[in-house]
Amino acid sequence: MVARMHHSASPRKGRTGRPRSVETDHAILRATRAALVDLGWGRLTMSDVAARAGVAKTTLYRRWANKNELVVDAVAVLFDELELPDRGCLQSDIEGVVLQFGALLARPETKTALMAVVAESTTDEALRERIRSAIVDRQKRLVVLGRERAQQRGELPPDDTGPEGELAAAQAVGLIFDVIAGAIVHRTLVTAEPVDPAWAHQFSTVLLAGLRGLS
Amino acid sequence: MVARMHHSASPRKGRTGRPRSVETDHAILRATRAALVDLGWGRLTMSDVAARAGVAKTTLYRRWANKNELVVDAVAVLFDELELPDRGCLQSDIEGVVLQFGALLARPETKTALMAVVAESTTDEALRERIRSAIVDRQKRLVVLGRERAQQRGELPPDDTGPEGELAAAQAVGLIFDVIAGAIVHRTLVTAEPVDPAWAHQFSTVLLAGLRGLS
Amino acid sequence: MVARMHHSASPRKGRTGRPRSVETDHAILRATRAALVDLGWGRLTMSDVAARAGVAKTTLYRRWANKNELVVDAVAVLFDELELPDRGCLQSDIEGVVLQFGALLARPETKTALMAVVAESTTDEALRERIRSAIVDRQKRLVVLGRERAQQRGELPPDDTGPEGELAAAQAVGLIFDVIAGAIVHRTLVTAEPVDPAWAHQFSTVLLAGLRGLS
Amino acid sequence: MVARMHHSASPRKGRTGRPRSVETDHAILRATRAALVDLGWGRLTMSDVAARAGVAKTTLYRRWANKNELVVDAVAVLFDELELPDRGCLQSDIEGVVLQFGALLARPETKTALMAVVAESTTDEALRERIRSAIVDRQKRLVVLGRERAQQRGELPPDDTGPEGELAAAQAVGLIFDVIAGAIVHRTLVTAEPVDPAWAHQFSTVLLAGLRGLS
DNA sequence: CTTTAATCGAGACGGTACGTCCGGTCTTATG
DNA sequence: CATAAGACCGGACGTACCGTCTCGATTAAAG
Repeated sequence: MVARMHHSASPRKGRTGRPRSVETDHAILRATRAALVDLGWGRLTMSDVAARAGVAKTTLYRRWANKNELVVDAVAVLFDELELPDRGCLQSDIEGVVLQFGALLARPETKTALMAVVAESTTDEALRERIRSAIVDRQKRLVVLGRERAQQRGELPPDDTGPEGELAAAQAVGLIFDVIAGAIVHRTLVTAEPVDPAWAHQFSTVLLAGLRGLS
Repeated sequence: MVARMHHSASPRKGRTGRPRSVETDHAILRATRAALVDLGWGRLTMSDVAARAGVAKTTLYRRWANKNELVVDAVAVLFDELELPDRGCLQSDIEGVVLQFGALLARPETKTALMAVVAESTTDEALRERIRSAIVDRQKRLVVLGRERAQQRGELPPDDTGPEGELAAAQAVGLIFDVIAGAIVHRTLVTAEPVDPAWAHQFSTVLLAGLRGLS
Repeated sequence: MVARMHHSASPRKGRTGRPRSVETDHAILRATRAALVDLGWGRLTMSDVAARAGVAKTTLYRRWANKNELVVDAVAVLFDELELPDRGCLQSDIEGVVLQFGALLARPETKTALMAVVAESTTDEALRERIRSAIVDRQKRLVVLGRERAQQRGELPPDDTGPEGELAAAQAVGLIFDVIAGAIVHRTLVTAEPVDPAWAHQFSTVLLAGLRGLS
Repeated sequence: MVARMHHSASPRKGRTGRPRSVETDHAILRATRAALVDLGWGRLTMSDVAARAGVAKTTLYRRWANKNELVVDAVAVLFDELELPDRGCLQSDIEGVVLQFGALLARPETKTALMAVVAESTTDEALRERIRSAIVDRQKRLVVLGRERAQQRGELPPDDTGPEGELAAAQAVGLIFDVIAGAIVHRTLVTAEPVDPAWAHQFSTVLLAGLRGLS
């Protein structure tokens, strides 16, 4: 008899009892991000989040199974702000999104939380799945979109048609995403140096040359 | 009353009392890795490590300031196993080291620990420094070495001479390292798919094309 | 906005809206006793009682202010079963009622609940009053009745007439009640040995000798 | 693997590690009584006791399995203060000890706690045993002593010799203890009226007459 | 037959204590 | 001195229960 956890897509027709407050959800997520900024992942506590949100600890646990899942959701919405600017050419587009992503990772609430939940996810399959669906897969759209736009401009050759062409395209998207996201994360969190315009330019130059070499 | 912490290089002449057992160090680090394998970072406890090593908790804290630093050291030695094979051409060399790095990150003790300590390091300057010195900087040698070897073979142009040339070279090493390490980490931990020969080949193809585009 | 609480004797004319179900009251009290048997006072929960009674928690709290008051009422009705048998002589009458009382306190629902609510009553005046009116005072009738019957039989001297005589009689009733009820409760709950015929006989012998010494 | 709980009689020779502080034991028991006075059983919390004692909650749980056992021990020592005064005749002796017992039960720390733990003991065999050994059995000495003294004075007949005589004496002690303790507890906690000299006199008169009727 | 004002089941909610766990320090006795 | 053992403080964890609240759905009696 597993408790129903969070976010049933349907508006739960036929359900009885007092409905969950939707605003409470947002208040909790907001409070979580604020706590991340102030305290960082390591010192963030559920009690503190509850207090900031003006909510009982029970309410947190009724909606999220644990700290990790809460933090993933709290951070995930920030990633949805990313978008692919149309700056006229592929290199500029890449530089733009790299800078955005770098700026996002530089924010204390993402910096401290992202790697922590990824680390936990190595021993928690449910968490890994939540990260993938809430963050990773949602951002691959940027790569797909950039690729399409460049193909329309003629900067990249069109996809091969047919099933093996689609497979190759999907693999390419995965690889490129790993390279872009990985490099930015590594620079920000491990090397601990900023993703500034100069770096973004250098990186996108390398990447673009690499992409041309793919085909 | 600051405790003298760990690893004075000199055999500290003139000190009296019972000396620390060197074998104990290795036993603790071994126990730490074993605990990481069994429990993962999140569930690993100092008491458990102490018990596995047949040692008192006191002994741990006399040698490492806290859990994070212990784990960094326990994992760091694994990275020293990496080496750059000479397979005759740059692309093969890259593929070789990518596969090694991928295999290393696939091991449970690194997978679970690395991102965790990186996450902690965002709010712990001392820890960040220890990660850099114990892991990151030590592995940049691979990039430097591979670059030199490729230059000798004529696969890459020689560095510009003069101070601004050296600076550019250092920057390039940093960038390349972020790209390689970042991509592998991201594929392993976030995308959660294996770094196999096919991926290594595709990745090194892109990277090599990118490198040629750098100059 | 004080809620109207429970058991207005009058059928409250002039009120509209759906009336409370009377059967629900009994179902709840029955469920409470069942829960006491199964769980004991300490582990009994309001949710559990509600579930057993097939009723919402709200319904409980609409009728009783809190757990303590509910339990007092649930247990109180059991005490009304006590009666003074006419066995022909005072000593036999006492033995009879002692055995009845002993049997009642041996039942798990009273055993576990009675002392608990008494304990709570030390810091809850309303609860103490409810216990007194629902249980204690109602059972003093047994002492009064037995006394009268014995006086009619000539086993005890008649009360002194006049105000000071009545006072003395009331005091005597109080004392005797404390002795009887106290001894049985203590034997059952503290000494934890049964109130069997042998003990009842010995006790009533002592008590009767004591009573004769009173006058 | 049950943890060793509290008060091994032996001074535990051959044990290693930091020994438990004995003073801490007393500080905790003192704090518990203070909390009982201020808050009563129902509102007393382990955290509060720990804070009052200047001790971590862990330390409490290392020594007592739960709140109930702690409170029993905290209250038990108070009962050891009771003693049988030698006032020259049995009735006076009884009155003296009744008043003492009444005064003890009137204290907030005993009043609120005693019945609560007795109530819990109905569903907790270990607790019942602890109450018996820590409180009940220790106070039976008063009955035994008073009886002996009265026999020496010739106020009561000597015990029958022989095994059945001893059994009868033991039973009598049990009965008398139930009557005395029960009556005082009932008057104090249920009837909620004071055990004053007048009541003590009346009660002891009845009791004494009853005792004479026993033989 | 509608209106009205309550009751009812379900369950979310704020609050608070529970008993457990762990990090890191301190105190013993023994090398 | 180092060491093993384990007590200790502090504080977060996730659970449980109390008593309140908010829903939508009933249900009797009054109009």
